[in-house]
Amino acid sequence: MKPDKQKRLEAAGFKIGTAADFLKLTPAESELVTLRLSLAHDVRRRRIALHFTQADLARRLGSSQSRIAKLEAAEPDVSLDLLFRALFATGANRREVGRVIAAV
Amino acid sequence: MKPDKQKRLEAAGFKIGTAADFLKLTPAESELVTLRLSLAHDVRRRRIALHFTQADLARRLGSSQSRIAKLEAAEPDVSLDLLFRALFATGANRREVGRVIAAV
DNA sequence: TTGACATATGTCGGAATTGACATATCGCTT
DNA sequence: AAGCGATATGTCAATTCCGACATATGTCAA
Repeated sequence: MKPDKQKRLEAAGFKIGTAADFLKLTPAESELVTLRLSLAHDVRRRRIALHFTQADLARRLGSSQSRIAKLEAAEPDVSLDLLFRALFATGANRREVGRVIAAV
Repeated sequence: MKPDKQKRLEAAGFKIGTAADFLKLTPAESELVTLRLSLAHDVRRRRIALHFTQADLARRLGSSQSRIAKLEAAEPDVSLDLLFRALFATGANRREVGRVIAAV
């Protein structure tokens, strides 16, 4: 959210926080949620950079289009295992993945 | 393996390669294997640095001692999800985890 | 608008992963 | 050697995650 919008909302009495704040997550849970979101976002970014459709990536992974859609949406029934396999299937290496994860 | 030992073995006709070479893994599979080994090793390293037993970490994770043993041994029925949850349960943050993964 | 292609959503049976438990083995102190 | 805390190994029923499929929705060009 843009800072000015946040200020306007707070002036109107809204408290702005992260999803983790709202859900009262422990730090460990919060890190995990952020991790999943970062990975999911990066899969989509890399897939599009390759001009792949979700079906293309699914074929390369031995998976299905619907699962890639859920993966990129970071739906809760998608495991980190599948997220990492998807990233590596787009040609990412550990160095690149590590950078995505470490990024604040 | 130390370089000198490798040279001696190669002089004796042995070809030295990684497990990935031997098993004919694709690059993506190879990255995933290395990733799992790195994470597993780091969980143990961090647990010991905290003077935690496997049972201590299990309790903190809501898991069991036997599963932590398997996790640290990187047994194949341990998911990346559990590995990351274990790392975060030792107090690791994304920056530290990213560094472990990116390390070559 | 219609058609074609991409993505999203919902469901399901089967496969993978889980915590729990029992028990074995190790390392160390006495 | 015997006892003890820590770790390893094997098993199992329950839960979670999977690919597959059907189908809805979105996008854009003809």
